Amino acid sequence: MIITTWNVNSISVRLPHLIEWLKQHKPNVVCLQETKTVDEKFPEQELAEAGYSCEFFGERSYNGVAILSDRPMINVHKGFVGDGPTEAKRLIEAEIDSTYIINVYIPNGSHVGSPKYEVKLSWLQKLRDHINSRHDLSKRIILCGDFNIAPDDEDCYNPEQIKGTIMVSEPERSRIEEVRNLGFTDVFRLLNKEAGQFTWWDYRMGAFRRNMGYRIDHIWGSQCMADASKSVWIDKATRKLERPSDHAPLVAEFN
DNA sequence: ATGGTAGATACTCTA
Repeated sequence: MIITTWNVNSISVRLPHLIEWLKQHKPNVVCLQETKTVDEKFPEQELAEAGYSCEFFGERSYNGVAILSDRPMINVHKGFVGDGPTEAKRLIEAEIDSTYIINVYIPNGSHVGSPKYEVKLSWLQKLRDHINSRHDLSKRIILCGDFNIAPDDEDCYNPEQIKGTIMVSEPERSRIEEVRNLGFTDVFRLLNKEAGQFTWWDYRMGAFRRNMGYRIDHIWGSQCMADASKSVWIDKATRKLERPSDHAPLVAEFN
């Protein structure tokens, strides 16, 4: 089973890249973030023609998550239990082939100490509570998406210079660590020990050209999924295309 | 310390 996570930064702008990518790589499951589209405008038909069924949970302009699958999806859930209709659309889950996929777009948090940063920290606690109360980590579980956190210093280009700033600050790292401690393994890190491997580069300052990136997109697996993990890679080629997303797809294959 | 770019929307916010 090949599982991909990709923050596309607008499904409508990136649809040609996505369709081409699906044809080239034939993943079984694709988790998308920042679709930035209401459900009525989600390109369900185009993706069905490419061989994928879709579950999506979007809103106008911001956020939005979706799961594409070439196999049937059951037990689909959207958002946290008890969320109101105006809550940001950042969480979607589905069971595919006896594997439960949790796709998240964790809040960016803007700047450390800002109101949005506090929202990020409380969202991370809600995520931990949600997984703890609703999921059994002895089963086949994947938690993936845009976490907006680089877990360790080797996951960013210049750790000393950006120490304490957004995506690397200690409070957000310790909260995502609490999620990991429920029983997840960072599948990328399990299979790839090299520092300086990134999934996101800012559009500004020629960041990609200078490889000023962060590893903030992740595929985490419960123990049995970690045991079944076979390979994992980042498709930097998509970041070199014309009008790219600022994130590259992260791909993992499981037995 | 600031600003740079991209996307959606509507003249600004988010990342």
